[in-house]
Order: sequence, then structure tokens, then C-alpha cells
Amino acid sequence: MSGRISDSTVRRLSLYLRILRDLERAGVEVVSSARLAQPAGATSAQVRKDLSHFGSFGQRGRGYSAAPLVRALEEILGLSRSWRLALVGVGKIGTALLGYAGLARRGFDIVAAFDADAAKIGTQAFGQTIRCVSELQPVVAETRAQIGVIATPAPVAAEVAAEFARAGVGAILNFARVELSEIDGVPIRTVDIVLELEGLSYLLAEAAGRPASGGAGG
Amino acid sequence: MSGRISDSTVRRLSLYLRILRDLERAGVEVVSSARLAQPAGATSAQVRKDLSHFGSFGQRGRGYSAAPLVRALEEILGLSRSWRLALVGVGKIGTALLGYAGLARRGFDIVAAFDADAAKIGTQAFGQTIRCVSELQPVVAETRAQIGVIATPAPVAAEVAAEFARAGVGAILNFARVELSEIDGVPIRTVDIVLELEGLSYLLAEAAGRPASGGAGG
DNA sequence: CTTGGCTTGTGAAACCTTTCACAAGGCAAG
DNA sequence: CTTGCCTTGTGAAAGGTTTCACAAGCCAAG
Repeated sequence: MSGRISDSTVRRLSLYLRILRDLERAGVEVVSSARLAQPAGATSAQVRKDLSHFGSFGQRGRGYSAAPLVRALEEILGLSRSWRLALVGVGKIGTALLGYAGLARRGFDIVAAFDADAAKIGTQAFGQTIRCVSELQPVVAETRAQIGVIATPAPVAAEVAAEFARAGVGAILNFARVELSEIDGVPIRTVDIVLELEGLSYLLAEAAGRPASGGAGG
Repeated sequence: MSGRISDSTVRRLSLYLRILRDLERAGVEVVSSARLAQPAGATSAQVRKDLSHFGSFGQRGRGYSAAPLVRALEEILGLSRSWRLALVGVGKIGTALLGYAGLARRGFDIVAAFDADAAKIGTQAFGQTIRCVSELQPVVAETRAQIGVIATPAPVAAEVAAEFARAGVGAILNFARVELSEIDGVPIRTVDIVLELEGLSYLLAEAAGRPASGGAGG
């Protein structure tokens, strides 16, 4: 089993885990790959292949026992523990993240928040004292944050990423509109809402028959 | 050229467009595929292949003229016009979206906002009067919104998506933690921050040698 | 025990995406 | 005009992911 696991497989494992927990909560004890696949928008074969990279979790003719599979997926995804996050940029997105209780509930604790704006430094936001970005390195080291979150304007994002890497975080989640590439082996994942909307825009334009100009839906 | 274009190609086209605009602003007039590829984290061959699906935009031995390529990409992505968005769910994420000026600046105008909470209905938020979800259908029709945005709790997201589809939107952007599948040919794209963090968690756990339990970075 | 119905785990096949590598052709210098 | 350098556009090759299809094996009923 287990060679190099693709990104899309890992994504689906997260989905399966969420679905399994829902089913478990609903009292389901045994689940077939088909039942797991359906709400994930996958096929049963895909579910089985995805899981097979990590071992054999099911029983032929029966299916998967929900509880042990939940535990196995948590173990695979590193979710049987919690992670510490450091956030840079307490603007609109940063604040929304600080206020999002769902993160801590799922084991992602924000343990430090930074900003460059002197007016914000020293103030409190959702239980975090906002500190100056210049303190990033010592504070990340001290709090032993493992994931850096970038919610700054695009122009400074690359610099913050480099600092995070030097400070020793193991991974970075980036909300700035720049494509950042892995630094010193630290993987970076970017979330870009405008990019998603542009993807939908493409589909809309295509569906509208891509008129030479104007027209379409109004 | 142009058969069915993959999702990842469209994503990259958006990146190229952003990079091109930056280069143009910096005074660059002609760009090679290599120069375009580098900040996108792609290869020059990939840039050329991606563009070749839509036509020939460059000149051999010279490169691509920035200005016409920007216009071509805008046309391809449907960004030479603006799109109207209707938002359901004015909680933390919904409010952040309403307040995000970058959307309108890039041609994505939120023209209606809905919530189910009676305390919110009728109040103003960033220039939008919040209306009751029960009014979704007539208001979407009246405002001719083309993209529905779902920022509700997960349990009601599927229902809202179905209503959006019935109301005639052409695409949906979903922030709720449920996998929604295309309804009546209306494409749905889901943004899930927890899923991204879980992907990073997997990489961290893997890098840490996946200890049987506990340990790792502290 | 035997039969029939299910479901997993997995090689092989099909499909899709990315990379390679090179002919076609532009440009500048002489 | 010729030479040398550069870059595109694109078939072909390589690499990856998804789907197929079936043997292996569980379970319940008779």
C-alpha cells in the first residue's frame, strides 16, 4: 500500500470522514463504500481505492464498521491531535477566522495573531492580543505554532511566508491573492475566492455561448 | 482547438490573467510563456498548451503582447462584463463577503442578501437590506442575479442550492461544509477552509513520520 | 453443510493531464 | 540577403488518476 498519495485523494478522505461522522451520529454502525461515496460525489470504487492506499479497513460482504474507520481516518489525516495556528493579518478575513469557532472545535487552535497596523497592535480580538509582525519569529517559536495562516494584502504575503518558514512552521494556509510556492519544503495551500468566482464566470460565459460582447443574461 | 477545458486549466488561466495585469502595470509589453509560467508555478509548455486550447495569441520568436492577451483572457473567462451575485446567510462569512470591496472591484456585485434570522431581516449591512430567504425566488428573478452564494449552516445548504437553481441562477458558490452536486446543470463550487486545513494536517502528520500517537512537534 | 446475495480489495484498462521535443517562423545584426 | 538566437504551437510520449470487472470472502437462510 501507501506510495505518494495525491492531493485529491486526501481531499476525499476528509470528505469521507465528515460523512462517516454524520452517519455515526445518525446511528449507522456499518457502511458500504457505495453509501460513503454517494454524498461525497464519488464512486464506490474510488472510495475503496482511496482507502486501500492505507490498508484494509472493511470486511468483504459486509462493509466498513463506522467507528473504527472514523478513528483510522483521523489517524491518517493527523486529526487525532490538535494543531496550533498563527495568524498574520487581522483585517476582514483574519477577523472572521479568529471569530470562527468551528476551527477550534475541529482541532485547529489559533494561538497567536499578528498585524502590521500600529492602531491594532495591543488590542484584543476574540481573546487574542494582536502583536506586531516583527515579533513573529519569537512568538511562533514560543507558542510552537505548526501552521501559519496568511491573511495579509498580496504584496507582503511572500515575505510573511518566508518568515513563517524560517520560524519553523510546518505548513502554511494562504488567503492572499498570490501564488506562493513551497518554501524550504513547507507546503502552502492557497484559498482564493475570486479565483473560484472566475471559474464560475468561465462556465457561465461558456453556457451563454460566449457572445462576441454583451448580451447573455442581461 | 477548444474541446472540453479542464478545471485546472481554467484555474491557471485566471492566474495568468492576474500575473499579466501585474506585469502590464509594471510597464511590460511583451511576455514569454516562461515569464508567465514562473509566478504561476507552472511550466512554459503548460502555459502554451493552456492558451492553445483557445487560439494562437503569441508570435514565434517574440512572445505574447500583454495588452491583447489580457483582453483575450478576460473574454475567455467571461470577465469583460460584470456578474450579479445573490448571497444567502449573513453570518460571519456572509458579512465578510458583503464587506469585501475586492469582489465588486473585480466585477462580482452582490445585489441581494438573505437570511432566515428574523432579527437580521430588514437591517442594513454594507449597503444591502437583508431580506427573508422566503423572498429568494422573486428577488433573484427581479435582480437577475446570475451567481448564488451560500453562506448558511450546512444543514440548510442543499435546500438553498435547490432554490437558487429553481430561481434561475447559472452557478453557485458554496461556503457551507457539505458536498453539493450540480443541480439541473447548475455548477456548484465549494470552498471549505477546514478541508484545506485537514489537507495540511495530513502533510504535517506524514512529515512527522506519523507517530502511533501524540509526540511530533510538541 | 450448501446456496445465494453482497461487498471488499485490486490488477488491468481507459481516460485525462502534463511534459518533452522540435519544426515553423519572427527579429536583429551584419 | 544570411546567420544566429529566440519563442511559439503542437504532435507524441510519459505520467497520473479513475473506472472496470472480478476473485476472494462474509453472512444469513435453509
